[in-house]
Amino acid sequence: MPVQNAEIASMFDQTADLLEIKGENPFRVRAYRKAARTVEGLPQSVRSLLAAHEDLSELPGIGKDLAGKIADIVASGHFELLDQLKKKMPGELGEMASLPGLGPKRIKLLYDEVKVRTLDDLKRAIQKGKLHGLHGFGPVVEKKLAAALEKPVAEKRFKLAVAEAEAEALVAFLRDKGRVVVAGSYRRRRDTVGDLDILVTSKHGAAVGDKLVGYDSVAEVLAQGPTRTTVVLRSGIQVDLRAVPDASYGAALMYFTGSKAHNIALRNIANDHKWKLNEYGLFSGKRRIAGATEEEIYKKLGLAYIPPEMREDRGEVALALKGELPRLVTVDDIRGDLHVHSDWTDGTASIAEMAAAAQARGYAYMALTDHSRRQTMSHGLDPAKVARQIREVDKLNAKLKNFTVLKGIEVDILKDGKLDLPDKTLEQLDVVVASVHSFFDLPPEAQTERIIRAMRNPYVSIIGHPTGRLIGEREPYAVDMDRVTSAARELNCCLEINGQPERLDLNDIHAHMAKSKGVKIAVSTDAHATSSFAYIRYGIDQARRGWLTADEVINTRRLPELRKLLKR
DNA sequence: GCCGTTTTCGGCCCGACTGTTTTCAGTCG
Repeated sequence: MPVQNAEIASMFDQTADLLEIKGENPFRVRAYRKAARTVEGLPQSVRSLLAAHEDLSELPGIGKDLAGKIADIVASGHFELLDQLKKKMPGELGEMASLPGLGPKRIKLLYDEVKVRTLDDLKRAIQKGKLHGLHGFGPVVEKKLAAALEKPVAEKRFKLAVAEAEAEALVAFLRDKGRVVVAGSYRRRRDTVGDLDILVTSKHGAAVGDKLVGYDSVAEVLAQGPTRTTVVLRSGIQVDLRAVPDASYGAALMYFTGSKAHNIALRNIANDHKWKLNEYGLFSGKRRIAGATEEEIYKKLGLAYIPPEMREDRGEVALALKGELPRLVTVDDIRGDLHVHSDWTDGTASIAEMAAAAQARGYAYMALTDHSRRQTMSHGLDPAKVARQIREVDKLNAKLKNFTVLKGIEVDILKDGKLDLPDKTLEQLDVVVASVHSFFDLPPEAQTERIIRAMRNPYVSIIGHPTGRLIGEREPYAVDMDRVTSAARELNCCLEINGQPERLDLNDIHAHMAKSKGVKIAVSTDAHATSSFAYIRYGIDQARRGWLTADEVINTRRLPELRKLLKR
């Protein structure tokens, strides 16, 4: 597969790490990190931008030099500067930076004075006592490093839904100490969360910290000061708690919500006005001119209020300056679910029960999309069973008031891109979701062609969980989403955002990519039980992170309009 | 390395906590 945006971003991140350790100009280091975030969040592949002769130096944080370097990377597949740096500074220096207490300065010292190049080198150096007397390496640092090296360096991120369970329990526990809110990537609704950033309004920060330290699930206390406390819970999730006075609530919430890049962009705007923005407020000299709410800070900076899901410094600040932010889709906009299973295959509830649960949510419709025959494990439907199910749905619809069960299927996309049911079965259905459930490891070209071929079938309405990833368990299959989204636009086929907590597929970046090309999206839950309709929330989270409006999500439409959109 | 109706050079976000220090550098978010 040609070089992907994520690979270029990773090359720039690695370059930043090595330049930093080398002791390079910190602003040059930051420039690489900023460029990495820009490239990573682009709604199109760099390759297609170059093919269209777009000027990459127009992108934020990318100037003439980096634009040239990106073009080189796309042409050659590798990054000259990074290759040189790795040659000059071989080993696992980037990995070492993930150890607690080790930053660029100490890594450089270890490298220069003790010739430590790998994690193993470091382990041996500690055992032989070679760190004694090294500037900045006291007994505590040495002990912490030794302990960290014993543990596997698993970089832990938690699925949003898992973090949510921890967060809600903690909020309930701390509630009597003041206004409690969980900020950070959790509030931005990222698909995974690295740690929980909890904000409490209180004049007695130390007391709040004490209470947190006494929480049942605390495994380790990493830091504790008068306004800030950091602990690790038994689940491995880190919790950073910060106590601030009421007047600073908005500024602290903004600061703690991030992202870091978004905050820096805001602080730059504050600087332009000769103001200062920090977690205590927006200041003109010593005078606080805003800070109690996020809204007043954005307003003072001349910006429209930016929803947390958009705060990634992916162009939202410029839009807010112009007052042109999209109005993001909400859960309340949703009128139905377009991916639902029943006990005819691997669901746990009857069609009638699923319909009743959907109607209880206030929906007007749901598409019944059980599996097709290739899914033998889940008793997938063959053409005869589909015909029987259609009759059953007709009978049910005759009884239902103000609710419609759309006839549908989740049909398997076979290895060659053909579908698992004949066209004359598919043509009788209202909604055909086509999904990959096998041959996850085809080469990129074949996998991409396979999915595009499925979209060429005129009865296919939606591609289900388009990249097949299972968060923390299975990588997405090698598929060129730039081509898939372009083909979806051309063929007028919809793509799904699957709200299952371990899927969230499309992810935010792909959803944004689809949006920018004019592809319509279905936000669905893939519900296998009546309770799973609630997963719509997670799907909407990712839709909002992809900047989608209600208009761009087909299941916000009333049924007649939806039917028109589904026709191809 | 980026960026600019203040600048094409000289800036570049800001504060808390820790450990190792004799007043602060490094790390972290």
